[in-house]
Amino acid sequence: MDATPHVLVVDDHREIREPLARYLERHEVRVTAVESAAAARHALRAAAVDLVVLDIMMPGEDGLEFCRHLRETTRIPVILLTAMAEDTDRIVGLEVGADDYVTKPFNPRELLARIKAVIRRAQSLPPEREPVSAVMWRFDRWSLHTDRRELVDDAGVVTPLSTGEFRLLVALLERPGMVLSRDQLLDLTRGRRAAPYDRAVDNQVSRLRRKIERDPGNPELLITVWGGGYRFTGKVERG
Amino acid sequence: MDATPHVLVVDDHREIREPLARYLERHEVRVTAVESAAAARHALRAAAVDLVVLDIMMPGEDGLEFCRHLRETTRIPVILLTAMAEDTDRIVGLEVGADDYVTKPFNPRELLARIKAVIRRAQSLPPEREPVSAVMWRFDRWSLHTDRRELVDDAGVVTPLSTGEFRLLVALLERPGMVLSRDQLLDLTRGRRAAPYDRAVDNQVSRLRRKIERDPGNPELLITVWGGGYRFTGKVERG
DNA sequence: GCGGTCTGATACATCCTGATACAATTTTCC
DNA sequence: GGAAAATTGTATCAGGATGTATCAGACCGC
Repeated sequence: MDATPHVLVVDDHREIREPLARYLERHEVRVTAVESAAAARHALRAAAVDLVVLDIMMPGEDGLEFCRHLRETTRIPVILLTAMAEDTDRIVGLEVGADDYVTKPFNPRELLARIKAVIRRAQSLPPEREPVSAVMWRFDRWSLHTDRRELVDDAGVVTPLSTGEFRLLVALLERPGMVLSRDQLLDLTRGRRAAPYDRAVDNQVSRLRRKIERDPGNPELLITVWGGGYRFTGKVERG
Repeated sequence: MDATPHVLVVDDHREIREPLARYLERHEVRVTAVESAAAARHALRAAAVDLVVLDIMMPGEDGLEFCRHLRETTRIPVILLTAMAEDTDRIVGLEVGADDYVTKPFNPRELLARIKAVIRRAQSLPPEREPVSAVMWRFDRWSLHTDRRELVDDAGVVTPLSTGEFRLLVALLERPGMVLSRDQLLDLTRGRRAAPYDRAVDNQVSRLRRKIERDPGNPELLITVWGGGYRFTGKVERG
C-alpha cells in the first residue's frame, strides 16, 4: 500500500468499535468501522482494505465463520478480537487462519502495534507462487487481458493501458452498473482518500474514455453520475 | 516436533522464569529455563529447541541482540517478553524478526496459546528453502539452472547471471504475476530495506532486462507497475 | 432563465521510471 | 596481500504518467 493502511474494524459493540476507530485514525490508519459481518462484506466490495480487525463474538454471522470466508476468498490479513483468555485455546485450535489475535480488554496501543506488525509481515513476505490471475474481461468491442494489461479490440488492435487506467478500468469492470464515488475509486485504484477539490479521478476517467469510448465526448460505457461519481454500463463478461 | 514441543525460556528473573516453566510443563510443554543469553546459547547447542521465549530486558547481552543472532543463525521461532506496552512500538520498529511478543505482566494461559500458535505456524510454513539446489526454471525461451546460475536459451546459448541478477530473477520467478514493490524486492534479494531515493532495484531490473528480454526497450517479461514495483508475466515452469 | 455547483478538457507542475555514466564495493586472480 | 576485473550503488537527465489549476460548459434547484 502506497499510502496509509486501511483497516476494517468489525465489532457489534459501538462502545468498542468507535473509540478504537478514533484511536487508530489518530495514528495514521484509515478506518472503516462496521457492526456486522454483512456490513463488512459490503465494505470490502466498496474499498481496498489492507487488514481486518474482527470480533469473533457477534450476533448473526459468526466472526470465525467470516474469518474463514475471508481466508478462502481473499488474502487480506485478519486480527481477531477474543472475548476472554478462556477462548484462546479454542481459537488457536480452530485454526481459522487468523494472522494474530488480541484478547479483550485490549490496550489500543498494543493492537495498533500488532496491526502494523501484521501488515509489515504481509508486505515483506509475499507468499510464493500466487496463482497468476490471467483473467480476461470482455465488454463492448474490447477484450482486457489482465496479465498483459492490454486492451484488444475485435480487429485485434492492441491499446496499452497505463497502471492508473488499468486499475480504474478493473475497479469498474468488477462492479458493473454500480455507482462508484470518486472517493471509492481513489481508494480502489490508489489506496488513498480524496482530498478536497481532488480531481485526479476525473482526469483519469477522461484519459480512459479516450481509449475505450467510440466517441469520448458522448461516453456510452463509462457514464458520469452527476453528483455521485461514475459507473460502468454495458454487458461485462469475465473469462 | 512429533511429540511435545520443547521451549527454551530465557529470563533473568527467577520469580518469572520458574513459575512460567512449571505452568508450561503442566500443559504438555517440555521446558528448559535459563537466566541469560549465554546460558541460552549453551542450551541451544545441547538440545533441539522448537521455540524460544525471550525477555528483552536482561543484564549482559541484550535480548534484542540475542534475538537478532537467533534469526541470523537459525530458524527457531522467538516470542519476546516486553516489559511495558511502551516498548511495543520500539520492538516493532526494530524489526528484530520475532514471531510474536507478549507484554508483562502476562497471562500464562495467553503465552501458552501464543506459543502453540507460533509453533503451528512455523510447522505449516514451507519447511526450508529446499537444499536441493538443482532446480530448473523455464520461461519464455529460457531455462534457468539454479545450480550454475546460468540462463540457457532454446539454442543452447549460455548467458551467465551475476549474483544480484540471479536473486532478482528467482524472486520474480517464485511469484509470477505478482506485483513486488522495490522494498520487497530489495528485502528478497539483499535482505535490506529501501532507503529514500533508493534506485538500486531499478538498476538491477534494467540490467536483467538486457539479458532476458528480446527487446529491453519494450519488456514483455519483467513489467513495470507504475508507482507499484515490478512483476513477472508469462508462463513459468519449475522442474 | 439564474446562480451555484459539478464536470470535461486543457495546460502545466510534479512524481516516477529508464538509461547512462561513473563511483564504490566486492570478487578474482596472481 | 594487492591489483585488475566484475559487480553493485549513486547521481543525473530525459521522457512518460499522474496530480493540480483553471476555465468553460453542463446540470440542478428555484
